[in-house]
Amino acid sequence: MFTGYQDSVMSPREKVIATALWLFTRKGYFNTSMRDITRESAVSTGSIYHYFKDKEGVATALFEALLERMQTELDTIMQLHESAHDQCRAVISLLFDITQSEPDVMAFMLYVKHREFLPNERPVCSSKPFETMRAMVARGMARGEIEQRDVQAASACLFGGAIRMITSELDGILEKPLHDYYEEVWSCSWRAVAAI
Amino acid sequence: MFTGYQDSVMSPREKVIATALWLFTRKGYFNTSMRDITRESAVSTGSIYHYFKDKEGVATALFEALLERMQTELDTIMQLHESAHDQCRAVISLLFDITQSEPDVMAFMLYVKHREFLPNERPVCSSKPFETMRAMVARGMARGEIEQRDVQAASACLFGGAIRMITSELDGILEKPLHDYYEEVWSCSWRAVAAI
DNA sequence: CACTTTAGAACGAACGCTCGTTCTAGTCAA
DNA sequence: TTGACTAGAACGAGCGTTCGTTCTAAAGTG
Repeated sequence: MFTGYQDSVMSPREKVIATALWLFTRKGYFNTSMRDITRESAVSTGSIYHYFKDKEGVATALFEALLERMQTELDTIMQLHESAHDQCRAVISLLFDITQSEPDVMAFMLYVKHREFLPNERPVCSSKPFETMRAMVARGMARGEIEQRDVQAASACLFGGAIRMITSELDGILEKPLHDYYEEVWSCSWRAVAAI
Repeated sequence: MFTGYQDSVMSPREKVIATALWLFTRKGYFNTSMRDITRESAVSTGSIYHYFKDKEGVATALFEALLERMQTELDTIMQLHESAHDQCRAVISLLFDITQSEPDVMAFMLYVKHREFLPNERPVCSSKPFETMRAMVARGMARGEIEQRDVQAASACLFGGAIRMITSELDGILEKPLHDYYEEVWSCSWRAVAAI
């Protein structure tokens, strides 16, 4: 039973979105009914349809909120670190952090098959945050930190290992806490693309 | 409209499974109705329920068929190649091949969120084929080809880049054919984990 | 051979239920 | 009083599944 997000300071709209995140990641979009959302959020059917066009509208709002939040964090990282090396390292650290402290957020971003219920959204990996990550890699190449290569391929190799570890963690098949693998994964990933 | 698998030599059971693969990857499990499967496979509702317990039973049979097929191919690779290096290289080549020639197969294996409609199946990455891939990595460490590391982390880094490229291809965001990235991805991936 | 019996494959209309959504009535703040 | 918000009963479409029936072909029998 979901209780964590029924904070009285939250607006009905926020309550619905937080509940949707909880339910969608736990049971999946199609196994979650509007009645489930009504019950767990303590917001009535009528109110939900006052704030959102339909069920898909709830999912879209949730998706956009998470993308925007992620983009904000990436922007901060870009300001804080100068080298592409440090930027990319910080990104993986961020992703690991979120996976541990808010697994639902990570699961919804990486793991949920959005196209099945959001036919109008572009796939996650062509969203702004993923583009930003590729831009970091491209900048690393321009600065001579990363070997000249196809940006798409280099990005896949640099972040692919970490993302794989994250989905393993979300599947619950890791023995140790995710952060215990951080240095190991980072050193592998960087070695994969580093110049010379 | 789906016509490719209505081969008259196929048994009704095979027709249903082939149609399910086609529809599930194209529209998703929950957006595919039993009527859709009936129509596209030209097998009647009654017959489908004669061969399969229920809709989930169709999905389970499909999933098991694909896992078994993948395992057979991995076994062949293990016999053909001696070094872990050659084995892993061949695995990535195989995955790229399947992605290009039978994208549905790859999409269903890697991309579809099985747990949403197969609550009794373990996640893909703890299935036998994925275990076999980790065993290859472990063997590479024992032989001194791959640096001593946590096997889980090394496997993620070695195959993560390729898998990321495959999902990019399935999302249709690659400019060139997937195979054009093969050597680049492999050299990055191997560098990530190779001994010294 | 011819006829009957039988097992189970194939069929698809019909059922019951759950879902997303709508609608009307009511509440509350300004 | 008005307009934004809340409430939850009611609706109709569409779903997975069932079930009574028909079809097919092999086995049994004389």
